[in-house]
Amino acid sequence: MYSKELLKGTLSVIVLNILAENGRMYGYEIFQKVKELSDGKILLKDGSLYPALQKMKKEGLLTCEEVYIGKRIRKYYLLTKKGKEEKVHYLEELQDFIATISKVINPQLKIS
Amino acid sequence: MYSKELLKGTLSVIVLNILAENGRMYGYEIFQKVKELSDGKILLKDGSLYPALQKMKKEGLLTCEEVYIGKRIRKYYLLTKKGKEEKVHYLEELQDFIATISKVINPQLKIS
DNA sequence: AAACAATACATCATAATTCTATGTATTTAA
DNA sequence: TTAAATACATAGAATTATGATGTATTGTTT
Repeated sequence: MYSKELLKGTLSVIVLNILAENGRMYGYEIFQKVKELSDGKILLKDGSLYPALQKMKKEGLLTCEEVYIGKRIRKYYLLTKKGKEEKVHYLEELQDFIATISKVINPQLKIS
Repeated sequence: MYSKELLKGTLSVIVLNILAENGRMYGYEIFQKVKELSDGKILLKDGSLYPALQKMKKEGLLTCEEVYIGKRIRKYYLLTKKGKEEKVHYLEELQDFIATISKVINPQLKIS
């Protein structure tokens, strides 16, 4: 697993992009999708994911639909308009950051 | 500037790689080099950099040579053997992380 | 039937890291 | 002579994810 700190600042971007790709999803489903796409390398903790979803809902990035599956509740989250807009910003920022840090760390790649 | 959290976990890798490239450097010089290589996008704060250097010294990743320039002190840092080894690990971890998060966030790139 | 794993949510104290603010002091440029 | 740049440092605040813990249902294995 990765140094725990590397993931910091990326949870929101991950959730926004996963939801943008897959439409409405519930927490556990997001956990599984991220696990699958990362080949088991990024395992979101429930102690991180559920509070993050709540926070993003409060910020108006997500809305929530509660559905009962038998006796068990599921909270489906989906992007709001604001969430879709912010997703673009977050993604650009992350990609820019990755490009920049690559330049800082691999200056030998100056040539290409 | 980037969301402050994105940089988390990357400070050590940055310092290790900058020192590996440039040999011995002092704090302010590292700040300038990172600023230059990142086109002003990554501005290490002295409140982050100096404590980080001290911590890495404590961990045995760096050694320090104090030099007086006139009346002003300069603390040159350089990689230890352990620092050189850890640099490789840190770098691999970061590159793996970047590759993984790119996969999670850009699943449309499945094809290539 | 019982036991265990997986599903599905949640909260809270803790840890880890960086930032802001603040401080000191020298050197260089305007 | 005044401001900016150089060069270090510390301490409290902020942010965020983790670990521990809790509840409860559903599916699988023995």
